Amino acid sequence: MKMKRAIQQQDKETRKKNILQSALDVFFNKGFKAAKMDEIASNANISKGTLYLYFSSKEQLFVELIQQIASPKVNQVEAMVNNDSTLEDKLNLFKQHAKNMLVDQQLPKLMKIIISDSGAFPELVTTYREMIVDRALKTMSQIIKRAQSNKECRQGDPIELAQLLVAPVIFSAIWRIVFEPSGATKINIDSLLALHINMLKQVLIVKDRVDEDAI
Amino acid sequence: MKMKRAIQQQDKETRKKNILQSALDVFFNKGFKAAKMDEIASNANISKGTLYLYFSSKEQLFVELIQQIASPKVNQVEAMVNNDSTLEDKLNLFKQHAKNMLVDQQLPKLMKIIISDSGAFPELVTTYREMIVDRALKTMSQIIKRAQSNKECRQGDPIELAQLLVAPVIFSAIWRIVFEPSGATKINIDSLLALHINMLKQVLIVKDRVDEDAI
DNA sequence: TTTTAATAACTGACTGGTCAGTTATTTAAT
DNA sequence: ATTAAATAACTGACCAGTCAGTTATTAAAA
Repeated sequence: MKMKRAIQQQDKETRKKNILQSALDVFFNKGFKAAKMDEIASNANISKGTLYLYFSSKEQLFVELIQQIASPKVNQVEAMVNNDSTLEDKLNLFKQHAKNMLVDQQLPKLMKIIISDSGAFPELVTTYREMIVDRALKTMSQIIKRAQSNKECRQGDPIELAQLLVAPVIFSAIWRIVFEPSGATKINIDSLLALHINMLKQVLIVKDRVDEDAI
Repeated sequence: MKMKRAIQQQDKETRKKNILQSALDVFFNKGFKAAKMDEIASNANISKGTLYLYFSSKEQLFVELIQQIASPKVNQVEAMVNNDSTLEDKLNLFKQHAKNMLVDQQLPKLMKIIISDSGAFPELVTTYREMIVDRALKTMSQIIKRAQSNKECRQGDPIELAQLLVAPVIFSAIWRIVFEPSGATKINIDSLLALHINMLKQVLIVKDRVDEDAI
């Protein structure tokens, strides 16, 4: 298949996007070592030579891929803390964000790549953790901390509570990405997240007990 | 280094165990494709040729490794349901088992290998899931189901409740295996599991309310 | 407008290194 | 002396990265 040439800067950026999308698929399916540059190129409808006009090496393509996908997610995660609704509202918002993330799959795929190649690219794991994981957990633990100082939330280490909040999302991501493709029964994301968040609300949220005190 | 010959059947089995242990390390660190048979052999203090006296191919070694490690864990998991203590006792037992698993690391390492090479070995994912994951989840959901019919546990889909019970264990496994080696703050397994199980007890376990009814 | 020179995008055959798997040889045990 | 365990040298398939050559596009000359 012949590809039209990318003359304009804009076309070049589109091409780069195509390559990165193709690379995401291939790295996701095969892992870094088993991924072939030929396959990445042909999935993007270009030759291997052209691929090397856009990325200087397999490793550079890999690293850039991680960063390109990760960076837009970062702020999105942190935006959650910057509004002053109740803890309950924030948990609902979290549920919504988590669902979108699981449906869209980009971040779960990235997570799988990171897990797979963590041995070969420890610096990349650090980057990913600092960019995404630590920030998300920190955000959630801040929300909890604030709610605790408002007496809106029960006591307990905010970091651990944040980890417990996030855990079922990670579980779902792995389930969908690893097990569902080879025949596992599908999880119902909505239902699982709803149950999780409801149970969490029940334990975390301190209710005003004015009525009962009045008995 | 020269290795003493394995003449006796018993020595051969010991050698096989050594190879499998070495293979676990290498496959865990590198993934299937990047793992070198030379490295697996030399870590087991034998030559590559000798390795091929025990395993006919890299893939066979890989598959056998998964099964060898997985099978002893299976019964161990299921044993939990076969005693008729209270739900609270069972949750405490679960906590203990989960902790041991996370400290010992074998199953988490296996999990990482499965995740990494799920694309290349879908049948293996199925095997692993049927042998370990489905059985563990089924066991836990049965426990919950029974407790529900005893009115010991609140209502809710037992499978989803089992997934929520297990999720923080998976989270911890990934954290320890992927993030801690590249500088993440260490999680306190005991403390996190204790918090998790306590919160779960609080939501799940239906308490006798005889005292309050008497008001 | 047509022709032609210059440029930049693109290609795929090739190279050099790597590694799974094989085999000829050595070594130890009986 | 015979058997079998172990080795290390070997082979060939594979693939990241290169580069000489091709083609589309633009620019300039006629």
